[in-house]
Amino acid sequence: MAKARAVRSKAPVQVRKEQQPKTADVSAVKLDILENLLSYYMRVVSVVLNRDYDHVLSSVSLAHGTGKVSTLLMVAANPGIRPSVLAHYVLRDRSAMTRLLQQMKTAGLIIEQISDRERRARELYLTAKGKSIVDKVRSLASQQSDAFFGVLSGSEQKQLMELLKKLYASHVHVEDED
Amino acid sequence: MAKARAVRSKAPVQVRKEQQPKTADVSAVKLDILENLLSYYMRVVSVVLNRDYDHVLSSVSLAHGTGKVSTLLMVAANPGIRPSVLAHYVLRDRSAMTRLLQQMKTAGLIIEQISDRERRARELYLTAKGKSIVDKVRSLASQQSDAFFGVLSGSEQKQLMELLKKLYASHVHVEDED
DNA sequence: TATTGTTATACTCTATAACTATA
DNA sequence: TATAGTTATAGAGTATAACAATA
Repeated sequence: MAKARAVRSKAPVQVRKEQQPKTADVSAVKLDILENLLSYYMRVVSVVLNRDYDHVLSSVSLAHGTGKVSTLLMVAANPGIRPSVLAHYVLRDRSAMTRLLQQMKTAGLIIEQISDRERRARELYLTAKGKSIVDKVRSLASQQSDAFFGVLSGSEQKQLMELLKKLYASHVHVEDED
Repeated sequence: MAKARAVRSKAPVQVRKEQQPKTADVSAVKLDILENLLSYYMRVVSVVLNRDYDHVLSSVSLAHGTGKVSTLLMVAANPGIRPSVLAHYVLRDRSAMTRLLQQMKTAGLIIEQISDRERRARELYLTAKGKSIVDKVRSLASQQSDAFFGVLSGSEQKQLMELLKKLYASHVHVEDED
């Protein structure tokens, strides 16, 4: 990182400055139907959220995507959890999960051992090093989320949480019927 | 695509089946602090939204990310718009924008011509082929969004839109002061 | 034969830097 | 010298398919 960016609780991260053209007007652009498309706002806000998240988490080398932090926290909360169960929650397939776990093993955060009862399976545990950063990761992740959504009032945040949980329940962790 | 997936308006897309482990229980997993973290739900819902979006849009070969559809629609609505202005809205840097535009030029959807007044700049326009798919793209994008967020009531969707627009205004298109 | 996990490939996105052409 | 756009590279994510070990 070339420039150290001071913590700015008011405006966590924006579009990078360099992206703004200097010789063209950016303000008078029509968004076509995107203007009123929920999916558009959802995606764009999410992109910015993820970038901010990566910046904040880079200090514990768990940046780049949601998977690493979720993995660390879920292994912490569920010692012995298996890669395929993790994959289900982290929304990856097993092969992507393998690569992610490989990185975390290389980083010395996680160890695995072969399950006694299911010798195909692996049980995942945090190493001492892994355990030592859990608290910091929890705190960074919470702070980042609070700061990012801090532009909303408390009741608005609660509303948003309810709406997102509803979407989550119907699109992510549906118990499929067939 | 191996299996043709029938259009299911009730449940657009879920975690792929194969991801669900067969010999391990997925239900009793603790999410640690993720359970109450807005950023977690935001990101996860967004991932599922994007996958569904890609599936739906693959029929017009504009799948893989939000950029192509946004680009098509914004060039349609703003003929002569420049790459750097587009990049600002699509949240990419100029080099990523170049590659995206290259694909769309190769696909015959967009042409560019050098600006008269600013010979460094390019002006973007839709080709006839580009214009011919705009309506379909609008309709697919709208339908996908409506279906995905259709699990929410009308007033909930309105709430969500307001909340997302507020986040968008403060994190994405802030006019920076310094 | 089915499942768990691994490896490999191809494509996309991100971030960065170096480059050109214009201003 | 600064800006618009291009090209190239390295790292990570996604999606597949083929594979080994175990059930």
